[in-house]
Amino acid sequence: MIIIDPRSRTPIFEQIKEQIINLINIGELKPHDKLPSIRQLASDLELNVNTVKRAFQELESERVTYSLPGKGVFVSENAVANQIVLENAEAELIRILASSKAKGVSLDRVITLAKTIYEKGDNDD
Amino acid sequence: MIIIDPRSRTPIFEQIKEQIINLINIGELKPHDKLPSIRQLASDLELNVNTVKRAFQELESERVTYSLPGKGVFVSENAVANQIVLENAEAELIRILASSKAKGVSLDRVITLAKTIYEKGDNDD
DNA sequence: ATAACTGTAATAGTTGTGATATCACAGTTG
DNA sequence: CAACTGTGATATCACAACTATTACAGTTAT
Repeated sequence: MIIIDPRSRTPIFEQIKEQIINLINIGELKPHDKLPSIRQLASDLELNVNTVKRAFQELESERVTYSLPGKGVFVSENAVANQIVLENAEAELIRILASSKAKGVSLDRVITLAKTIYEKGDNDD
Repeated sequence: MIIIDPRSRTPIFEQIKEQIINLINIGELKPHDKLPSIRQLASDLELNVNTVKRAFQELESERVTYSLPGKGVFVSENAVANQIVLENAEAELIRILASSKAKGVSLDRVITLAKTIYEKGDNDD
Protein backbone atom coordinates (compact mmCIF):
# COMPACT_ATOMS: atom_id res chain seq x y z
CA MET A 1 0.00 0.00 0.00
CA ILE A 2 2.79 2.40 0.92
CA ILE A 3 6.43 2.20 -0.05
CA ILE A 4 9.16 4.04 1.82
CA ASP A 5 12.57 4.94 0.47
CA PRO A 6 14.82 5.40 3.49
CA ARG A 7 17.57 6.87 1.33
CA SER A 8 15.41 9.66 -0.05
CA ARG A 9 16.05 13.19 1.15
CA THR A 10 12.32 13.49 1.61
CA PRO A 11 11.55 12.75 5.26
CA ILE A 12 9.79 9.45 5.90
CA PHE A 13 6.78 11.09 7.51
CA GLU A 14 6.45 13.24 4.40
CA GLN A 15 6.57 10.21 2.15
CA ILE A 16 3.78 8.64 4.15
CA LYS A 17 1.66 11.78 4.00
CA GLU A 18 2.22 12.16 0.31
CA GLN A 19 1.33 8.60 -0.56
CA ILE A 20 -1.82 8.60 1.53
CA ILE A 21 -2.93 11.85 -0.08
CA ASN A 22 -2.20 10.34 -3.45
CA LEU A 23 -4.19 7.21 -2.64
CA ILE A 24 -7.10 9.47 -1.76
CA ASN A 25 -6.75 11.57 -4.89
CA ILE A 26 -6.71 8.55 -7.20
CA GLY A 27 -9.71 7.09 -5.42
CA GLU A 28 -7.91 4.16 -3.85
CA LEU A 29 -9.01 5.53 -0.48
CA LYS A 30 -12.46 7.07 -0.14
CA PRO A 31 -14.00 9.30 2.52
CA HIS A 32 -14.59 7.45 5.80
CA ASP A 33 -12.36 4.57 4.78
CA LYS A 34 -10.27 3.31 7.67
CA LEU A 35 -6.54 3.67 7.36
CA PRO A 36 -4.22 0.98 8.69
CA SER A 37 -3.58 1.51 12.38
CA ILE A 38 -0.54 3.51 13.38
CA ARG A 39 1.01 0.51 15.06
CA GLN A 40 0.21 -1.82 12.17
CA LEU A 41 1.63 0.51 9.55
CA ALA A 42 4.72 1.16 11.64
CA SER A 43 5.20 -2.57 11.94
CA ASP A 44 4.66 -3.22 8.22
CA LEU A 45 7.03 -0.46 7.16
CA GLU A 46 9.50 -1.31 9.91
CA LEU A 47 9.28 2.20 11.30
CA ASN A 48 8.82 3.64 14.73
CA VAL A 49 5.29 4.38 15.84
CA ASN A 50 6.22 8.03 16.34
CA THR A 51 7.17 8.47 12.72
CA VAL A 52 3.84 7.18 11.47
CA LYS A 53 2.08 9.08 14.20
CA ARG A 54 3.64 12.31 12.99
CA ALA A 55 2.49 11.70 9.43
CA PHE A 56 -1.06 10.97 10.61
CA GLN A 57 -1.01 13.91 12.97
CA GLU A 58 -0.15 16.31 10.18
CA LEU A 59 -2.72 14.77 7.88
CA GLU A 60 -5.30 15.36 10.56
CA SER A 61 -4.21 18.95 11.12
CA GLU A 62 -4.61 19.45 7.38
CA ARG A 63 -8.11 17.99 7.52
CA VAL A 64 -7.23 15.07 5.30
CA THR A 65 -8.09 12.55 7.99
CA TYR A 66 -9.81 12.41 11.34
CA SER A 67 -9.06 10.07 14.20
CA LEU A 68 -11.27 8.36 16.72
CA PRO A 69 -9.17 7.30 19.70
CA GLY A 70 -9.59 3.60 20.26
CA LYS A 71 -11.13 3.07 16.83
CA GLY A 72 -8.71 4.27 14.21
CA VAL A 73 -7.90 6.93 11.63
CA PHE A 74 -10.27 7.64 8.77
CA VAL A 75 -10.35 9.61 5.53
CA SER A 76 -12.17 12.92 5.87
CA GLU A 77 -15.36 13.68 4.01
CA ASN A 78 -13.78 16.43 1.93
CA ALA A 79 -10.33 14.95 1.61
CA VAL A 80 -10.12 14.95 -2.19
CA ALA A 81 -7.97 17.77 -3.59
CA ASN A 82 -7.77 19.13 -0.05
CA GLN A 83 -7.34 22.88 0.03
CA ILE A 84 -4.65 23.10 2.70
CA VAL A 85 -2.62 20.36 1.04
CA LEU A 86 -2.96 22.07 -2.33
CA GLU A 87 -1.87 25.41 -0.98
CA ASN A 88 1.16 23.97 0.78
CA ALA A 89 2.12 22.05 -2.34
CA GLU A 90 1.81 25.13 -4.49
CA ALA A 91 3.80 27.24 -2.06
CA GLU A 92 6.67 24.79 -2.20
CA LEU A 93 6.39 24.51 -5.95
CA ILE A 94 6.60 28.28 -6.31
CA ARG A 95 9.77 28.39 -4.23
CA ILE A 96 11.43 25.74 -6.36
CA LEU A 97 10.31 27.36 -9.59
CA ALA A 98 11.84 30.66 -8.54
CA SER A 99 15.02 28.80 -7.62
CA SER A 100 15.02 26.96 -10.94
CA LYS A 101 14.67 30.21 -12.80
CA ALA A 102 17.57 31.74 -10.89
CA LYS A 103 19.74 28.74 -11.70
CA GLY A 104 19.11 28.99 -15.40
CA VAL A 105 16.41 26.41 -16.06
CA SER A 106 14.28 27.71 -18.93
CA LEU A 107 10.51 27.99 -18.84
CA ASP A 108 10.25 25.59 -21.76
CA ARG A 109 12.34 23.08 -19.89
CA VAL A 110 10.13 23.37 -16.82
CA ILE A 111 7.03 22.74 -18.90
CA THR A 112 8.64 19.80 -20.66
CA LEU A 113 9.62 18.23 -17.35
CA ALA A 114 6.17 18.83 -15.90
CA LYS A 115 4.45 17.24 -18.89
CA THR A 116 6.74 14.24 -18.74
CA ILE A 117 5.99 13.65 -15.09
CA TYR A 118 2.28 14.19 -15.39
CA GLU A 119 1.89 12.01 -18.43
CA LYS A 120 3.46 8.87 -17.12
CA GLY A 121 1.80 6.26 -14.94
CA ASP A 122 -0.88 6.29 -12.25
CA ASN A 123 -3.78 5.71 -14.58
CA ASP A 124 -6.85 4.29 -12.91
CA ASP A 125 -8.68 2.77 -15.86
CA MET B 1 24.41 42.81 -4.34
CA ILE B 2 23.08 39.90 -2.31
CA ILE B 3 20.11 39.84 0.03
CA ILE B 4 19.64 37.18 2.69
CA ASP B 5 16.36 36.24 4.30
CA PRO B 6 17.24 34.64 7.64
CA ARG B 7 13.66 33.45 8.13
CA SER B 8 13.54 31.51 4.88
CA ARG B 9 13.55 27.73 5.03
CA THR B 10 16.21 27.85 2.33
CA PRO B 11 19.62 27.65 4.02
CA ILE B 12 21.65 30.84 3.95
CA PHE B 13 24.54 29.26 2.08
CA GLU B 14 22.03 28.13 -0.55
CA GLN B 15 20.61 31.61 -0.87
CA ILE B 16 24.10 32.94 -1.47
CA LYS B 17 24.84 30.28 -4.09
CA GLU B 18 21.57 30.88 -5.84
CA GLN B 19 21.94 34.63 -6.02
CA ILE B 20 25.49 34.48 -7.29
CA ILE B 21 24.47 32.01 -9.96
CA ASN B 22 21.61 34.27 -10.88
CA LEU B 23 23.89 37.29 -11.09
CA ILE B 24 26.03 35.32 -13.48
CA ASN B 25 23.10 34.15 -15.57
CA ILE B 26 21.70 37.63 -15.98
CA GLY B 27 25.12 38.96 -16.92
CA GLU B 28 25.65 41.04 -13.80
CA LEU B 29 28.74 38.97 -13.16
CA LYS B 30 30.90 37.89 -16.06
CA PRO B 31 33.61 35.24 -16.39
CA HIS B 32 36.78 36.16 -14.48
CA ASP B 33 35.00 38.86 -12.51
CA LYS B 34 36.15 38.95 -8.92
CA LEU B 35 33.58 38.17 -6.27
CA PRO B 36 33.60 40.02 -2.97
CA SER B 37 36.02 38.39 -0.55
CA ILE B 38 34.66 35.78 1.82
CA ARG B 39 35.42 37.95 4.80
CA GLN B 40 34.00 41.08 3.20
CA LEU B 41 30.76 39.40 2.18
CA ALA B 42 30.41 37.77 5.58
CA SER B 43 30.87 41.16 7.16
CA ASP B 44 28.41 42.90 4.83
CA LEU B 45 25.72 40.26 5.33
CA GLU B 46 26.50 39.94 9.03
CA LEU B 47 27.21 36.26 8.64
CA ASN B 48 29.95 33.99 9.80
CA VAL B 49 32.88 33.47 7.46
CA ASN B 50 32.21 29.74 7.42
CA THR B 51 28.73 30.21 6.03
CA VAL B 52 29.97 32.25 3.09
CA LYS B 53 32.90 29.91 2.74
CA ARG B 54 30.56 26.98 2.37
CA ALA B 55 28.58 28.70 -0.37
CA PHE B 56 31.77 29.56 -2.25
CA GLN B 57 33.15 26.09 -1.71
CA GLU B 58 30.12 24.47 -3.27
CA LEU B 59 30.12 26.94 -6.13
CA GLU B 60 33.70 25.99 -6.81
CA SER B 61 32.99 22.27 -6.65
CA GLU B 62 30.24 22.91 -9.20
CA ARG B 63 32.69 24.73 -11.44
CA VAL B 64 30.82 28.00 -11.18
CA THR B 65 33.79 29.77 -9.65
CA TYR B 66 37.47 29.21 -9.07
CA SER B 67 39.57 30.51 -6.22
CA LEU B 68 43.12 31.75 -6.05
CA PRO B 69 44.29 31.64 -2.44
CA GLY B 70 45.53 35.05 -1.44
CA LYS B 71 43.86 36.72 -4.41
CA GLY B 72 40.17 36.00 -4.32
CA VAL B 73 37.30 34.08 -5.88
CA PHE B 74 36.41 34.53 -9.54
CA VAL B 75 33.67 33.58 -11.97
CA SER B 76 34.58 30.60 -14.12
CA GLU B 77 34.99 30.86 -17.88
CA ASN B 78 32.01 28.60 -18.60
CA ALA B 79 29.86 29.61 -15.65
CA VAL B 80 26.78 30.65 -17.62
CA ALA B 81 23.98 28.06 -17.54
CA ASN B 82 26.43 25.76 -15.79
CA GLN B 83 25.74 22.09 -16.46
CA ILE B 84 26.13 20.79 -12.92
CA VAL B 85 23.97 23.56 -11.52
CA LEU B 86 21.33 22.94 -14.16
CA GLU B 87 21.25 19.23 -13.49
CA ASN B 88 20.94 19.70 -9.75
CA ALA B 89 18.20 22.26 -10.22
CA GLU B 90 16.29 19.98 -12.55
CA ALA B 91 16.65 17.02 -10.23
CA GLU B 92 15.11 18.99 -7.40
CA LEU B 93 12.42 20.35 -9.66
CA ILE B 94 11.49 16.85 -10.78
CA ARG B 95 11.12 15.72 -7.17
CA ILE B 96 8.80 18.58 -6.35
CA LEU B 97 6.78 18.13 -9.51
CA ALA B 98 6.19 14.48 -8.65
CA SER B 99 5.19 15.54 -5.18
CA SER B 100 2.88 18.23 -6.52
CA LYS B 101 1.20 15.73 -8.77
CA ALA B 102 0.68 13.31 -5.88
CA LYS B 103 -0.87 16.08 -3.82
CA GLY B 104 -3.38 16.99 -6.49
CA VAL B 105 -1.86 20.00 -8.21
CA SER B 106 -2.93 19.86 -11.85
CA LEU B 107 -0.57 20.09 -14.80
CA ASP B 108 -2.35 23.22 -15.99
CA ARG B 109 -1.85 24.79 -12.60
CA VAL B 110 1.86 23.97 -12.65
CA ILE B 111 2.26 25.57 -16.05
CA THR B 112 0.31 28.64 -14.98
CA LEU B 113 2.48 29.07 -11.90
CA ALA B 114 5.64 28.57 -13.91
CA LYS B 115 4.63 31.15 -16.49
CA THR B 116 3.74 33.64 -13.79
CA ILE B 117 7.10 33.28 -12.11
CA TYR B 118 9.10 33.35 -15.32
CA GLU B 119 7.29 36.32 -16.75
CA LYS B 120 7.79 38.73 -13.93
CA GLY B 121 10.89 40.80 -13.28
CA ASP B 122 14.61 40.37 -13.85
CA ASN B 123 14.66 41.75 -17.35
CA ASP B 124 18.03 42.93 -18.54
CA ASP B 125 17.10 44.99 -21.60
C1' DA C 1 -13.89 -7.89 33.25
C1' DT C 2 -10.26 -9.22 30.58
C1' DA C 3 -7.55 -9.36 26.46
C1' DA C 4 -6.28 -7.21 22.44
C1' DC C 5 -6.79 -3.85 19.86
C1' DT C 6 -7.00 1.42 18.91
C1' DG C 7 -4.99 6.52 19.29
C1' DT C 8 -2.38 9.75 22.47
C1' DA C 9 1.34 11.55 25.26
C1' DA C 10 5.88 12.22 27.22
C1' DT C 11 10.62 11.54 27.69
C1' DA C 12 15.21 10.46 26.11
C1' DG C 13 18.82 9.54 22.85
C1' DT C 14 20.98 9.40 18.14
C1' DT C 15 22.19 11.38 13.90
C1' DG C 16 22.68 14.90 10.46
C1' DT C 17 22.74 19.70 9.20
C1' DG C 18 22.89 24.75 9.35
C1' DA C 19 25.21 28.27 11.53
C1' DT C 20 28.33 30.54 14.72
C1' DA C 21 32.78 31.52 17.05
C1' DT C 22 37.74 31.10 17.10
C1' DC C 23 42.27 30.24 15.98
C1' DA C 24 45.88 29.13 12.95
C1' DC C 25 48.25 28.68 8.43
C1' DA C 26 49.67 30.11 3.83
C1' DG C 27 49.72 32.86 -0.44
C1' DT C 28 49.37 37.93 -2.41
C1' DT C 29 49.88 42.68 -2.50
C1' DG C 30 51.33 47.25 -1.16
C1' DC D 1 56.14 44.14 7.45
C1' DA D 2 51.13 44.98 7.36
C1' DA D 3 46.90 43.96 5.52
C1' DC D 4 44.63 41.63 2.67
C1' DT D 5 43.20 37.01 0.45
C1' DG D 6 41.56 31.80 0.69
C1' DT D 7 42.02 27.47 3.60
C1' DG D 8 41.71 24.27 7.46
C1' DA D 9 40.36 22.59 11.86
C1' DT D 10 37.87 22.46 16.06
C1' DA D 11 34.22 23.37 19.27
C1' DT D 12 29.67 24.68 20.17
C1' DC D 13 24.79 25.55 19.60
C1' DA D 14 20.23 24.71 17.67
C1' DC D 15 17.00 22.26 15.18
C1' DA D 16 14.93 18.40 12.59
C1' DA D 17 14.13 13.56 11.66
C1' DC D 18 13.97 9.32 13.65
C1' DT D 19 14.14 5.75 17.14
C1' DA D 20 13.20 3.58 21.68
C1' DT D 21 10.46 3.02 25.53
C1' DT D 22 6.87 3.56 28.74
C1' DA D 23 2.51 4.89 29.97
C1' DC D 24 -2.38 6.24 29.63
C1' DA D 25 -7.09 6.01 27.84
C1' DG D 26 -10.89 4.69 24.67
C1' DT D 27 -13.04 0.52 21.86
C1' DT D 28 -14.26 -4.01 20.77
C1' DA D 29 -15.02 -8.88 21.29
C1' DT D 30 -15.16 -12.78 24.07
